[in-house]
Amino acid sequence: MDYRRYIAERILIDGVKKEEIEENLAVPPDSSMGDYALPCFKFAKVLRKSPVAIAEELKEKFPVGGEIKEVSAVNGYLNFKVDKRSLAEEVLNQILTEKERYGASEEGKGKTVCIDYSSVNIAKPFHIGHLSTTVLGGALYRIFQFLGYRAVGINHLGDYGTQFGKLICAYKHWGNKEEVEKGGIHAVNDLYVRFNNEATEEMEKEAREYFRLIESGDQEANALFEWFKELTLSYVKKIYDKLHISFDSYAGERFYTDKMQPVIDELNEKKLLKESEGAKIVDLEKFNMPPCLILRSDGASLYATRDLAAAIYRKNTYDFDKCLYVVAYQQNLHFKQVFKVLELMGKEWAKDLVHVAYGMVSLEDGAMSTRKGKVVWLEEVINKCVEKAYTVIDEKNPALENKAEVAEKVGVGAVVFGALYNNKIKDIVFSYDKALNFEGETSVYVQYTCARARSVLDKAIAEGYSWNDGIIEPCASEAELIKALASFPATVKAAAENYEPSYIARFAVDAAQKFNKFYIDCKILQAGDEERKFRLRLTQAALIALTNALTLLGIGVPDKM
RNA sequence: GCACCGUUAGCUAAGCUGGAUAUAGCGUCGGUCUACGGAACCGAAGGCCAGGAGUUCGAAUCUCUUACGGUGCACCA
Repeated sequence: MDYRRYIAERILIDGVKKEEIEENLAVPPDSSMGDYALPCFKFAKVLRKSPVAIAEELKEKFPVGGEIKEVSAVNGYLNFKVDKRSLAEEVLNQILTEKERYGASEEGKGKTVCIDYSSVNIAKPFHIGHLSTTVLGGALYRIFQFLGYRAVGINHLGDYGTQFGKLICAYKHWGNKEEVEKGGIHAVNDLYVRFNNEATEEMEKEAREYFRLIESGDQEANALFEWFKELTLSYVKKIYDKLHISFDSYAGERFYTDKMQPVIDELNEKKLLKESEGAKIVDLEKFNMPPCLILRSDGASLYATRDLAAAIYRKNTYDFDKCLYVVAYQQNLHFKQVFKVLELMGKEWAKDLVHVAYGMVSLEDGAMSTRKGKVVWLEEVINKCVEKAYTVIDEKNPALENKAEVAEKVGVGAVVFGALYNNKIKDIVFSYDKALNFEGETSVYVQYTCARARSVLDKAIAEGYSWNDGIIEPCASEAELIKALASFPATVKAAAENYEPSYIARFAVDAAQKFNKFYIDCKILQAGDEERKFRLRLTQAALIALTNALTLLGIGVPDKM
């Protein structure tokens, strides 16, 4: 039921369109005032009457009955109360019919969205700073799929650059096979860190040579590189599995090695390439931006060159309707430049490229620094959260059967949720205190709420109850819960439009709070027949909506915890 | 210096296209209490929405400006 339209269609104001009335319908701050409100101040000028009088008049004319049960005029506002009973019936039917598809839609049918996220660097372990892009991208991937889009997840590997020459050089000097095999990616990273701290000028020179060797296809250099890549990918895939993250493509920077020349040629043809200080650039001064560097003075390509090639490749390969780059805001300028260059190249689809920028993660004592060893590994955070979850379960529910499995869902959920609960643009200061807090506005709270709901439903089944129908006039806490649940489809849509999974996280907490209120206020199993059936339906609907929300975020929902 | 972003309760944050008394969680204080799961619920204290100006009937929300903080600004990615 579209109440706004319903109301707008039944209000007549001279010289004001229905659409305008519909747009102006707001939600009162307190639901005891009403479910919808029309502020009448705007119409005062046209009608040459006071808002109070207008509201009063409109109230008299409004046909009460049907979907709107009550209309009142208060201080220039026209307040509407909807028929809660029919709203309840409608919402419950919808949720219980659509189940795990509740909130989904077909609006993206036939459309493709590419999502570039996580984009790990070869030879570097995951630290807490990589969490946002991974988990944001993963959530957006699911959200777009849920809305009917074809989603293409791309892990744009950081596998190109002189750093790999350095790495190979460090390995040749200080490393050996056994150590790396034993220590895995951390051992590789240690070599890289050591290089940065101890390398002599001679070694720096050597490193550049090794990089050149990789590029020219030297067998030994490439074998080493591939080995490091393998190590990295098998390491990150374990973490991706835990976080419920997957990709359709691992085409990283190296993949574009042979795809950059055509771009450079095209830039030349279109007379966009200029020589400046020995380098080749695209001048963006007209657009109030520094130039976009395409080729270094030694002829080597740059980050931007590869991103241009990648964008074109993606358009050709996937024919996307939208291509998202889930990358921290440090790279705002870089993407602005790349998008502008594509636009100048005449790619009309440049408008479909979106930099989904998010804030940085720092530690309580300042920025992270791999070199100083001031870094928090993601794996460690996940492990600690899972351990903590296990301890709490042991304490609160020692008889639980699959403790480890549940602890995994709870612990990982807390990590994911922590990264998705706030607006993505905000910087985050990581602290274990916060990460390990399982109370209040957390995924654990939502999961707990789900377990509670499920427990009631299980008991109802055990008692032999069924609840295919049953409707009563909802009380306040029931009505609040229903309204919250009803907002889920719009929430999913808004989350996609704004690239903000946090909307869904906020929905989950809000709906869980309303469920808990309902749960405390209303007896479910001990209620009368009709009430019980209604409340069981409501409980099941809440469980469905909450489960769908957490699932979209990549968070598991244990049956018991 | 220029550009972009941020600034809301002690702390961490919501607040979508301007609307009625600014909303939560954590923390603090005080309750519920023996249950359909207390990882819960209720209440209290706590705010010149960074400062100023403007637009408007109406501004946390839009515009300008100042301050503070963050990020970026030529051959790293």
